[in-house]
Amino acid sequence: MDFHSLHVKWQARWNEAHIFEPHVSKGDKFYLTAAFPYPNSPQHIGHARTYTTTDIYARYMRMNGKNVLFPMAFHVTGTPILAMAKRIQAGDPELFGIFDKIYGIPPETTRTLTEPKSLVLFFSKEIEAGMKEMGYSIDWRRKFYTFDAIFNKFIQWQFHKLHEAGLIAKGSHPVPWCPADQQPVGGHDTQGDLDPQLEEVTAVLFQAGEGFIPTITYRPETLPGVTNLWVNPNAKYVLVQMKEAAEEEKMGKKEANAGKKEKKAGKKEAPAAQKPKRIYLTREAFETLSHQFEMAKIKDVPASELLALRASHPADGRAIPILPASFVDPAVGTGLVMSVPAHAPFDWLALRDLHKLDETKPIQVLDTPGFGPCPAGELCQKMGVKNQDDPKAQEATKLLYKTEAHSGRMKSAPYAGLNGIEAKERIKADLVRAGQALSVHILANAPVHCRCGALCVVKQVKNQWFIDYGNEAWKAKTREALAAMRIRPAGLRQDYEYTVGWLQRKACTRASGLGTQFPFDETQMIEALSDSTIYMAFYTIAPIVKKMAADGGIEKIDDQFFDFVLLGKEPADKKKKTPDWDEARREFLYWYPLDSRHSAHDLVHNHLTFMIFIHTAVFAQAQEGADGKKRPASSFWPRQAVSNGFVTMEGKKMSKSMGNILPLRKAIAQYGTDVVRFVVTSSAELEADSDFNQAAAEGVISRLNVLENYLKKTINEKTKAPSRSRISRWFYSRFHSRVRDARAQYDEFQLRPLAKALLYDTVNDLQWYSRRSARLDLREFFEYWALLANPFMPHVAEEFWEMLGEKKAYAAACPMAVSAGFPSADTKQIDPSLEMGEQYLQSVIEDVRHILSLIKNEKPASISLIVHSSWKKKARALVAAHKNIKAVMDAAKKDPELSKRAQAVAQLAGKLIKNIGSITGEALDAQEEMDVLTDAREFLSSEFLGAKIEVLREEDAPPALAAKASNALPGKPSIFVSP
RNA sequence: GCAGGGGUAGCAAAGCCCGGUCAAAUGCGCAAGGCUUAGGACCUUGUGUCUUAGGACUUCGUGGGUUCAAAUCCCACCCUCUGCACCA
Repeated sequence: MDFHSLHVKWQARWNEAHIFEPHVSKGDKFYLTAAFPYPNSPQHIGHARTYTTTDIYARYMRMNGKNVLFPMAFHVTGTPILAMAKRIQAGDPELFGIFDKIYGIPPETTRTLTEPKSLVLFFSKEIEAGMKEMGYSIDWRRKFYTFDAIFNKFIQWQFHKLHEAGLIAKGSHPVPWCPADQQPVGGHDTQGDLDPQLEEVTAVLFQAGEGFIPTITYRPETLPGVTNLWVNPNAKYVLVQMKEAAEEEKMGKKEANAGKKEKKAGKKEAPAAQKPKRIYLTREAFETLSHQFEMAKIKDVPASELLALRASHPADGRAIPILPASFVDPAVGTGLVMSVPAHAPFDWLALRDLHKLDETKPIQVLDTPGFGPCPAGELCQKMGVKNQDDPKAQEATKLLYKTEAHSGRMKSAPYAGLNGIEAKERIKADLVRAGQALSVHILANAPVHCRCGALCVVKQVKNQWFIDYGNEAWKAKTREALAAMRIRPAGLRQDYEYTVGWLQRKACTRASGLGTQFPFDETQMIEALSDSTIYMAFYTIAPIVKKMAADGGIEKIDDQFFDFVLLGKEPADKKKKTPDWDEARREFLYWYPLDSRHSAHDLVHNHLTFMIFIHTAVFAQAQEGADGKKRPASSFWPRQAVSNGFVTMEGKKMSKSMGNILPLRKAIAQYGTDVVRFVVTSSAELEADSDFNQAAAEGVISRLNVLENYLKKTINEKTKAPSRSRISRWFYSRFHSRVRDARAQYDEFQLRPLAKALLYDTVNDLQWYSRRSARLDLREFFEYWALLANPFMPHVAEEFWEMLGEKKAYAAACPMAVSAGFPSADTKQIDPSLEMGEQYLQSVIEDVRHILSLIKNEKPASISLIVHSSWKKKARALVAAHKNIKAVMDAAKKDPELSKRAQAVAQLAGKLIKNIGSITGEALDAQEEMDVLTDAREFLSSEFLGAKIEVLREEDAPPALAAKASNALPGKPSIFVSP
């Protein structure tokens, strides 16, 4: 079978039959979507996992008789595509290299993609072609791009709804920022694709000279222990005037939260006590922080001038000296540092280096078991840290911080008794409230450089718009929706719950990017995670809207249209309605709610949770509509969210820098569609990362070849299969258990165990079967198997299905597997005793082998297998029930057959009880064991190179073997080998 | 720091919820044999240690505990991965 061309043949037939283009009908619908792709590069096998998982589910549901809709579109919103186009325009050699080497896109083609639109078109075509080659059962009639004018209308409608609900807010917001490009930076904008990490820290204000000295610290709880401040004697300082922070603004008519407790967002707002101040900074810090605070330079201040000042402690006003220290980096924080020698190794070391430890006595703040009054000093001495430039100082700092955070106790009021972590939060809050500290944002992983080369800073963006996910009433609704949803993998539910609780305001606009203009501020674009929350609703009406726009112009599609179609609100002017409106409403009502939403698990914490949020908000306004039918808002909420892990390549994470990205279409060309589908989805549990490797792919191919060979033999068989042998019945018993389990496995996305059963275990069984029997009876197996594997490997399944010709064993004539029903197991064929018998036979073979290897005899003349006397099974049952020798003997007395050989029973029971763990299950009785062994005599003989096989009962054993025979146990015949 | 996941034989990975049938599925790798002109593919067997009769012993991150019995339950500790937002 040619795995490389199979998909062409079958995809043509499916398309001819329009199988994946469903229509509104009376039947049960099933509507599922997967997160649409972002076309800024071709897709690789990693992308294929989510889509294949979705497609398997779609095909499975189709086989269950559902009218299945699986649409697809392209997400082009945001800045990465712009950034990519810009890099191409600039001729970025790294990018050209990646496209050329990894994806095989020649530079002359790349060079043409300088326009965002042409870039989007190029890659979306590529991605669409890949999805088609993968055989995804997608209804392509519904395709759109998120920059399409009709989609923009839809998203603007969505924001009008959120606004009406009072869920849009405006304010200021810190973002990672490139001062050169004058725009926010994300991971795709930085050198080395470094994701800038925002972190909030506290800057404590010490009054000194003409203003305040702000010192940034991770440990505000050590404030009482401050003995001095540090200034870098070689840095250049300035005095600046800070201005009032801009006020926050709240949008919307309804205050869902009104009257309740104070806003959580409080930490972002400037506290009343924080009056405009003058502060000292290094020049570098002034430069950096001016993006975050409005301030103006008053004058330069030499370090020497600062060193001559004394500061006053914010808590008790005591005078604090200002000393020089080399470890203070002028570019980090404010360029000024507070010194807590008792708890900060750097501070203690710097004081020691200055020989000032005597006059500047460390002040203990936290009491920690194992440490005395000056933990930092004690630790430095213990670790032998030489001075403030010794790398070990960093190590000591980390260690001490960790220890004191948990087991340190604050010594003095009002924080006495708290540990480091608790005290830190309290003191920080108290200081900020009292205006004695500033809340400052820094980049935790600084330095981060923009692609343009500039050093990134934190900018406080004004006029930023938010979706207010912090709204408690909304959260409650969302929790309700979440509780009603099926979440797979189930363990992720608490992640969703955590996310719902943790989400606050989410910036929903940006100054640049593709997508939809923000309706309340034309200078802003809606960002990518905010325009992809409810688009599943748009798919249902996309073809109609497209047609309407083509016929009557885009203006016809307005808020009233969406209000009617999605919410059932009649327009004020009834004449506005056209038949298209009603058709759209019908489509929407038929397909919604969304039955299943699929993505990779990185979207759980944002997109998938947003989806639930926005659904509850927008459909809260759902109305009855003209037909008068009641439709509660909850009937539009999504029913299920499924997320899967990523794909690694040969055990390693795929990355551009490692060059180990396998483009999807290349993988298809190399291994064939169904092989890729299979490996990508089934080499790990849903929640884990799966691995794509050549060995696995080739393993799948070779097993498919094995199956195909058996299939060819099967269809060439002229004569009818005789009545089924024991081993045939064993094979079908095993197989039908697998068929029986398959349904639940598909339902639960247990694709790995399912795949293992379907291909690996089944092929192993097949091989055992063919070893045990010259004549195979496989027609029924293949008819089932083709349908069972159909969701996974639809092209191979079709090919097998076709090869089988007229179906006999299972299915009513169905021209293609794609529209066949999902098979049900013939449970009558499942017989545990057959499987036990075969297991018994296998263990006998194993034992004989073991013996032969021990006695170093490969070719014995004869092997006697002696089956236990039937009373032994009775005794075994008693042991299993009582697990105690005395109780067993008591029970044995009541049984005439056992009581007359009490001694033998006691001996046997003693033996069995030693291995009590191994006798919990059922066992074959003596006759069944005889049957199995007798049936397999010929087979056993051939396994042991022609040895004569003798099967006996214990009581029939000749005197010479009597001693040996008495060792026979249920499940374990006595074995005697004659050389 | 907060939240979540994980540590099982050479590697990957199941088992853990519901303790015994667990020296622990399965795949890869490795070794031997078969087939073959040869290689590949395929098939068989083996792959913790010891063992000339199917046995014994030691193993599932570390240390304790519960139990007749622990990879599985409880406690503590160590290590590790992921996410923490305006980024798709």
